[in-house]
Amino acid sequence: MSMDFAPPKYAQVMTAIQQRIRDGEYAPGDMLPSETQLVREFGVGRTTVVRALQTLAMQGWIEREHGRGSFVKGRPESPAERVRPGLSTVEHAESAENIVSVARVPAPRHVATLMGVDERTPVIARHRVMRQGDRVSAAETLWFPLEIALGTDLDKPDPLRHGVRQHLQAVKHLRVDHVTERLTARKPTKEEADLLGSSSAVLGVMATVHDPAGTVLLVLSVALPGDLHELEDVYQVS
Amino acid sequence: MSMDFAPPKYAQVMTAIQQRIRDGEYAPGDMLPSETQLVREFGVGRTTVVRALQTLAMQGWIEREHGRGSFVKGRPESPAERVRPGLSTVEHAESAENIVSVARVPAPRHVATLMGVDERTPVIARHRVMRQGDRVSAAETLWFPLEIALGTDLDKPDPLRHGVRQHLQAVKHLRVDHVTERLTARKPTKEEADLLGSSSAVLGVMATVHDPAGTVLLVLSVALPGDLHELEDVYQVS
DNA sequence: CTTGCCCACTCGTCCGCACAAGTAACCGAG
DNA sequence: CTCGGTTACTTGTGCGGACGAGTGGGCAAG
Repeated sequence: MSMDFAPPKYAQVMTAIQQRIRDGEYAPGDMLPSETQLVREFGVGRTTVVRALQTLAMQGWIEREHGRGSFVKGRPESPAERVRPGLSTVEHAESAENIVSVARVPAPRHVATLMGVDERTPVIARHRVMRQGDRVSAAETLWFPLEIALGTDLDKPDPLRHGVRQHLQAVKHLRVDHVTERLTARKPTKEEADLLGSSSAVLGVMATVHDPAGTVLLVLSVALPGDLHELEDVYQVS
Repeated sequence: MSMDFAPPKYAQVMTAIQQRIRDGEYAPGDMLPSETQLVREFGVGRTTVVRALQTLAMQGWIEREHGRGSFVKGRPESPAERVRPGLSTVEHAESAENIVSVARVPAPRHVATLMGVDERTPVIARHRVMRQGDRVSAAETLWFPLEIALGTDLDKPDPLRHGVRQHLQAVKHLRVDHVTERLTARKPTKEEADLLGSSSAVLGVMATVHDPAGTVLLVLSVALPGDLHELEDVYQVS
């Protein structure tokens, strides 16, 4: 008995209609069959049809007008995928070659500001590099407040096999909720230049990583050599 | 007869719960009252409560777990606003001080590639600068295929009072639909350095602007001095 | 012709009910 | 003690029915 699960009926109705829109059977501007007709065609209750149509409307596939009908809008609306340097930094699994150093240091001014603590408060600084073949393709520093790092392996120079985010989740049940990222172009610092080799312009990313309550879990800084990295973004214009 | 409209009940339930989340009565992580309890409290049917809760879940206010309950997620959070250098470039109205030069030139290789035409095909190149007080804060070049510029003022050195996007829309009914943007850090070119004054690192933005059918309306390149610009982005983690 | 009403059709909302399925705590058999 | 079943909760899905309200066309009175 394989017991495969059929998706719920309202979802079946949704995907059927989406398919017809994609196929052009229902073209943009067309009126969809009325709820009553769809009830007959799919053999389900009106509750089910209405739920499917209202969900499609919320997702932007169709528009519903009281008293007139439902109309194809035809723009499924792509949610604008984008590369997230801050996110991939906390997702990436570590290996021994990644770790440059891990130390307890006084917080630099900009890090302290982002954490909302006093300058020179002790924090854990975790320096890492990413490699592409022979070249170092990124120099990263992650700063953790002491109370976050407490009880974790974040202050130890051993590689985290499943990435920082997983580690925080598994060890202290801390959930990463959102990331604030600021990006600029600058020259590499002396330390970064030593690691990166090339001394041209770098993309500088500063990010703060928050839990659902807004608490700062960590602050991170990434230097991406400009000759190796392009960040691509596609977006709809209103 | 003032005929005031009462909002639908499911919306009333929604706003009541949203208010309690904002007030902290329901704190992030808390379990909401069960559907049955809410039915009793608000004096409505379960259908109504479920619709309110499912809508709140879709909007990200709460999370619902089958068999366990509904839990406050506590993020009204807007859908990640971000600066779009490519978009603001085609939106911005021009004035006489913005225009550096407008000329018909053979397409550089990278521009030709993005347009999908042969290298050295003639195109219109429109060079502009943006100013912040005394400093030049951005050097922009917009390349237009000849057939796009034909019949417009894009190939004339006069300022466009309503921006490139409006002009294309008004004169040739061309609609900007989406933008593909690629961003990197680099050193300014000689021409850009002359315009920008400072010769440090710049954020280089290359963007292609498309109409709904995917046709390239223009290609643009922007150089933003790293010491003047930060691009900020906030995003939810799944 | 114009006006106003009626009617058929649309979607919007709401109810009560039913059953499925996931969760967690309790409790007794072993 | 551990294991497995029972039970009381939770949410997920689905139905049929009901009434309200907006829309647009037909139609008869004026």
